[in-house]
Amino acid sequence: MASLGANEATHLRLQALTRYVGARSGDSRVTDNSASQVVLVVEGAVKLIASASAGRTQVMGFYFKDDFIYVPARETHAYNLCALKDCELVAFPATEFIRLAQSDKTLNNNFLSHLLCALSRCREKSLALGQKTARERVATFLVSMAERIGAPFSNGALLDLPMSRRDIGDNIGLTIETVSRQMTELRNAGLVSTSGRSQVKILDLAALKQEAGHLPGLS
Amino acid sequence: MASLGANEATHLRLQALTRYVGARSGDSRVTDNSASQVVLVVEGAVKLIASASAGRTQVMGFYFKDDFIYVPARETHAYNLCALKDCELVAFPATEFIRLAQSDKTLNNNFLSHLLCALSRCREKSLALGQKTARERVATFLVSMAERIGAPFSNGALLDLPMSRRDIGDNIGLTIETVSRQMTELRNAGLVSTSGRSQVKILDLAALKQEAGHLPGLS
DNA sequence: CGACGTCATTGATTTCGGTCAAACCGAACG
DNA sequence: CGTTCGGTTTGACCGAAATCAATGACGTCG
Repeated sequence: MASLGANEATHLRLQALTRYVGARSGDSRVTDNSASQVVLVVEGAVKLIASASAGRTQVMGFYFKDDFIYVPARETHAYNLCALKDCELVAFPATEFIRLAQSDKTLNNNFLSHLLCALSRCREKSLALGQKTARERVATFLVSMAERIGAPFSNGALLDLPMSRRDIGDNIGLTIETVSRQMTELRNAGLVSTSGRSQVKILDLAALKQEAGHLPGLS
Repeated sequence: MASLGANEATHLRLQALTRYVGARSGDSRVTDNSASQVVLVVEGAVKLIASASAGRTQVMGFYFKDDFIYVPARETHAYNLCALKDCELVAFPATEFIRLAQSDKTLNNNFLSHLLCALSRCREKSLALGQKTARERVATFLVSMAERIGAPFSNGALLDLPMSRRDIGDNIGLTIETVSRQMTELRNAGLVSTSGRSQVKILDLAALKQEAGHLPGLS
């Protein structure tokens, strides 16, 4: 829990709240959803899914080592965490976590900057889902993953994606077939190469960002 | 600024940071976007828009009296506030606002709960944009507006929408034509009635929620 | 009051991505 | 090493929403 940056006293009180959760790959319903939770990924990778009625699911996001996740209690839609690989997670009831953060500036700041980051990412996703074409969405997804879990490589990145095509599709609002087709097109365009189900090599990150509809310049 | 709930000392320091912004209806670029801003709507209504390349814009959200808005600095996409009617706004540089919030619990809590609310709404929007049909999106939009600015009415609500059909379309990822058609269908189905461009009467909120794809029960 | 301009509605047609279906691949197993 | 099974890719076709094109309504300003 070093990543929480909490001081000694806070650390002890956090431990008292902690629900350690070990999850095996594919586990769903990792956390209680009758109350909002704050979850920290110690090791592994998870997806946060939201369910509309009719069994349709949207993958709200993917989370990796050291990521915070705010998992709200069920309201108009139900949220659940689901492990993409074997995981080590730490969960706190949100209300108590927040109360505790009030007395620890570092913890509070960590939580705040996480929330700002989560909000930014969620807005980027909204923009993608509302305005972007399939091609742009897949490119956007790959750029985002490259920035988060990619290993630098030449003028691109190496990716080992822990999620299935279905997860990707549910994340960017496309079907697995469309994701697959767009990946093929990106491969044909020489922007990426793939090997096996999960290995993706981004050959030209700048061009991929262009394809993703990012504003030119900066970053 | 009573809504900030800040104590006396904080209040004074906030005033020192404050950039009062009066905006006329239709004004764009209300805030500086070279640095992140925290904006409070004192009076009026604004939209937060994000621009992808190629001039496409997504309305990230609508904000009304007493709403907080976190407006990030330009990165992969550019964000801007735009007034829907004559407004009175108060803007703070985000970094200084956050620093100040560290020493005032009430302010910090207000900001925190605002962020959690914004994140929830943004996730709901992602779900809508990623999974829902045009019909469901329009219904979802109306339900959301009813909850935020609707006047209770029978078993429904009365709405006076300050935004255009284009704004609505850009918000829920549809064209104005599709929004219009769906409104017509909802009217034909007896769920709403309209008069003029902006008056909407929701006749059966429960049925509209059903139409919106909300989970049954609760709320 | 009337004419103009903007915004909204309605209709015809196109298109992108979804659906359905078949072939293909790769990892785990005997 | 071959089989099997889930996940992926590819192809043919379909449909919901976008686009294109008029028409219609509202508000506002002379």
